[in-house]
Amino acid sequence: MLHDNKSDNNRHAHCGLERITEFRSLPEKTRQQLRSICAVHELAASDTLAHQGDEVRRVYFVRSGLLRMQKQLADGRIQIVGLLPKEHMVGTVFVEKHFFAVEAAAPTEVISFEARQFKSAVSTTPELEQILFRAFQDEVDATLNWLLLLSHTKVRQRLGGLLIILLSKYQTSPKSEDGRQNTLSVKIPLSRIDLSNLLGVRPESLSRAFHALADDGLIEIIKHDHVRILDIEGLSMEVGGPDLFGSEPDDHVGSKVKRRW
Amino acid sequence: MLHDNKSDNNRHAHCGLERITEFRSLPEKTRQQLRSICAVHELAASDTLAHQGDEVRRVYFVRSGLLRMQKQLADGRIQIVGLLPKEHMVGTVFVEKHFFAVEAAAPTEVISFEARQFKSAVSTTPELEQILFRAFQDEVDATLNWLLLLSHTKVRQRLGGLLIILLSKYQTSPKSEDGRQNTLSVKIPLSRIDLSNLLGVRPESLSRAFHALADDGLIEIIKHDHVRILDIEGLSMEVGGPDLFGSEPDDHVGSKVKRRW
DNA sequence: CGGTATTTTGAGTATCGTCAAGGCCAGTGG
DNA sequence: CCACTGGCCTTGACGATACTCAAAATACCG
Repeated sequence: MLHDNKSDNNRHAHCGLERITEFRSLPEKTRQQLRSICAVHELAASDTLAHQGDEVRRVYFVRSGLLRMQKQLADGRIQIVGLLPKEHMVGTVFVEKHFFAVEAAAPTEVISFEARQFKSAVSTTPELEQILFRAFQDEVDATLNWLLLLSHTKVRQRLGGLLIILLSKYQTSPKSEDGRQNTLSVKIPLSRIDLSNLLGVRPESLSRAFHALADDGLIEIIKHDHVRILDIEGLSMEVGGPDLFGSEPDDHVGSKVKRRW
Repeated sequence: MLHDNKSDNNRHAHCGLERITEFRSLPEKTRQQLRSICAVHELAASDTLAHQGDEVRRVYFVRSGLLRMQKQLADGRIQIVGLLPKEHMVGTVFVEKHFFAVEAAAPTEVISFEARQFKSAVSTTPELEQILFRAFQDEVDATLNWLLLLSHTKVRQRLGGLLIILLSKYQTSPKSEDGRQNTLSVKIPLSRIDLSNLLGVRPESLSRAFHALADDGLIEIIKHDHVRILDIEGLSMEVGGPDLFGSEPDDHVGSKVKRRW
């Protein structure tokens, strides 16, 4: 359930709008307007922001943490169709119902606007419109990348692809601290269960895939949620080439667009 | 390769703008403007509209036929990530490069606008902006549905899901002509190879899945590209419930939105 | 009526899901 | 500080499913 603890209190209050990068470039007038209609929510891990089938009442932006967008399938399986990290938008203004449930994968802060109010703000502010367009574009890109991930039939490939995606987001020790080795390591912000729901495979298969990659010397398992990438080349080969995910990060016209993953 | 046979001749000419439903509601002034910058292209099956990696120069709208959006993976496999039937938009204005190749899955007519010109038309016409937003929304929805399709690991499920999607688009004899039986039949507009690239499985597995479904009495194979659905209920169960794909077709606020699939 | 491409079938192998059991880790309470 | 407990991750064995390679059947085209 959504913990609305602070929401109504925090309307009209400082809601940290500027912590979403996109909003910083908006004219002060618009920011003022948005501030007056925004609310803040704090979610603990596995809190639900929206149930599937719910009406879309509010538009959310992630200020920190991680949300997962998922669907409960009739056979009991849960499929995660997207992860929403910092700075990303949740809930599309043009759809009436939430197609997917949105839950927190970790403690997460979000700010929100009432859908109708936000929409009217959008239609009167070209800059906001731009933000919305970019959010859509990101949504499409991210989803297509998930799709490519799931298109692989072998677990090793799916996992490899995920690791490569995560590398661009959850990379610890980017080059090295003591300048010794340029090995990369990734902190995995998801439980094995989440991971299996994400990749559409059983946790057991995941475990085996992890260790298979480790046995082949492609990765080293430091902890179950922390792996070192030993052979990024080989890992890329595994998924089918380095070109797989989104080529260059600066694909967009509007330079500073955030890729979702 | 793109057959540009008629394109340059047909600029400034009647380009059948109104055959795209969305455009009909535009004010005459805008339609005039669009007509003045549009071009027509006719593609034969397997012609390429855009290569992956190409710069986005034009924005396309499908007037008839069927396009497939696909990616060549480094392991040689081709993954289809979306099908674009009549009335749909190709190529996003906010991305510089084509992430995916776009090819004709059948003889197809498209109209196009130079990207920059179209973009400026958009920014000066709220109605066009709406169309673009809806196109984005459709894109997201369609992609998420593909994703759910591919999330299934068993071929029967993927195929079942696809048939259900196709049913809503390529349904022949909707209720019956001689009023005898209310069995549904689907014409599959793709070759087995396309189908296998779409579902991410081998053609052999597809063939077996078709016949497995037939043996179980769920479908009847009239021809390799034409099947009769005998048990839509059972088929839905196969994929995991009737709620899988997009619930109601009229999910959107803007009533007459086209779902891609 | 050939000839080619597509689709189907078959047999063997690899991989994944399933079920069950064992190990690891963190938090609790003595 | 240490044993206990419960959740999560891993491992093992087995059956189900899909891929691979090869060949046959069918459809398509001239």
